[in-house]
Amino acid sequence: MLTLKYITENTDEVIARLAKKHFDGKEPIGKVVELDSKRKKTQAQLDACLSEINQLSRQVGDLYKQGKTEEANTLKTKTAELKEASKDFSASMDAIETEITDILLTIPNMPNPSVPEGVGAADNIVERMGGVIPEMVVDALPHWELAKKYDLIDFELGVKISGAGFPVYKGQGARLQRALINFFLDEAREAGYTEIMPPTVVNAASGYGTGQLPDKEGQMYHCNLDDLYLIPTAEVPVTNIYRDVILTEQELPIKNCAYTQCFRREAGSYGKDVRGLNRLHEFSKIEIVRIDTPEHSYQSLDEMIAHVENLVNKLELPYRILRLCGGDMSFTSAITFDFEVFSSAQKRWLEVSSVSNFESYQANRLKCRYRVDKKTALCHTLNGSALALPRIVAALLENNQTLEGIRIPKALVPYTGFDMIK
RNA sequence: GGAAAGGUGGUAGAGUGGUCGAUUACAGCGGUCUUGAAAACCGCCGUACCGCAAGGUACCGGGGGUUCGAAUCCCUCCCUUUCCGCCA
Repeated sequence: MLTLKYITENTDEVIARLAKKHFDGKEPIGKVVELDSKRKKTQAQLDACLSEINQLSRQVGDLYKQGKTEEANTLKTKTAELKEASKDFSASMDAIETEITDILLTIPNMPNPSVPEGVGAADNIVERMGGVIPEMVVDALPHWELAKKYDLIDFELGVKISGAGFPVYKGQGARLQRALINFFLDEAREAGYTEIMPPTVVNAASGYGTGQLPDKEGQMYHCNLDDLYLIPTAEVPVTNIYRDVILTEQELPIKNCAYTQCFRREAGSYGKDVRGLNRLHEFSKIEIVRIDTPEHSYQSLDEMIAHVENLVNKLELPYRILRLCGGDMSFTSAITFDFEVFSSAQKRWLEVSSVSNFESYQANRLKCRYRVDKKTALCHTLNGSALALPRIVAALLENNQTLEGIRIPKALVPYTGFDMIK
């Protein structure tokens, strides 16, 4: 969430910038500013009250020590009404603070000035494109047909074991998964990321820390008995490492990567877009996460984009990078770049990565800070997929199909141990 | 699942009703000394809110209670550790 201080000190600017996200901030922000001044007044009264009680208590103690019991008893009665008053003040203080937090949670992050105007996917800007869209053989098959033809992925078997959206990878299909995971992790390590293997089940506090809760509660699988959530992305456990942590400037930027299975309920999204590997309930993803200073975070973002671009290049996939417009960005993001690869048989662009800078929005919830001089300041947090497997696999299968089989890109062959799927 | 112990500042670890936001040690930072380093010695060394400032307030796992006054007593919830059982 945005910080109270920034909102009260830059009220008009905040409202203006939020407009790009099509969020009308006038009312909630006006309310927050009003509540904040109320909060300050109330605290002053509360503090004065408590201060007096503390003083009286000290006097009572002294009097007892001196054996002046009667005087002490008289003083005691004085504190009774002060205590009543302090209870009232502290109750309204709690109420005000709760109200402020509740409103703050409904206010999205402000887009960076370089985010384009727009309402939806059609308004995103293509930053650049790369790779070559291949000539397709006649009767090119979509990946779900190829998966069946070469016995790589069994969707029906997944339905039997778990349900729709939980495919079973087999033989060369399974080995391709493992190869991609290792390839992505090795690339990340070479780029200076520390590999993390986090839990894939997290508590509610972690869900709140990165912002999945309370907003997207319905999108996560929840284990009722233990009140734990299956992670929708490694971002959750890996970023929460730094919840309630004060870092030193020398430790920044922190660069972590992690491979995990990701679990998403995807409630309400059915139809042709979910065919095959296009949208799953469980999938593999390698995530890169960075924690940085505000001064350096945009350079970090550029490096992350370059890292992902390098990956799709090495996989020889045709891709494009989109600068998301204000209307298409997530609630918590300040700026987002999506990577899409072209899946030549489906003739569709598939999103395979989303790289975002959250600036201090997420860090404020996490209370992830670093020390500057003698004070503390909020860090910037960033993350990006590098990469999510299913749609990469979809594009690899479709784009590289030949009459002899499916060709494996050179960079991947050392990992798969085969250069053709037959 | 059964039993026990315990949750205090970066870490270790004191503190059982009254200048305790908290002894001390280690780590860290600054300095003296040294050609440099080590050692020794001196100083600093939690977070947040309110306030122009002086200063005030809160926080010793969370919440509630007793009391003039609570890290310290009571209730409750959560968590961790150890032992036993089960098990990859």
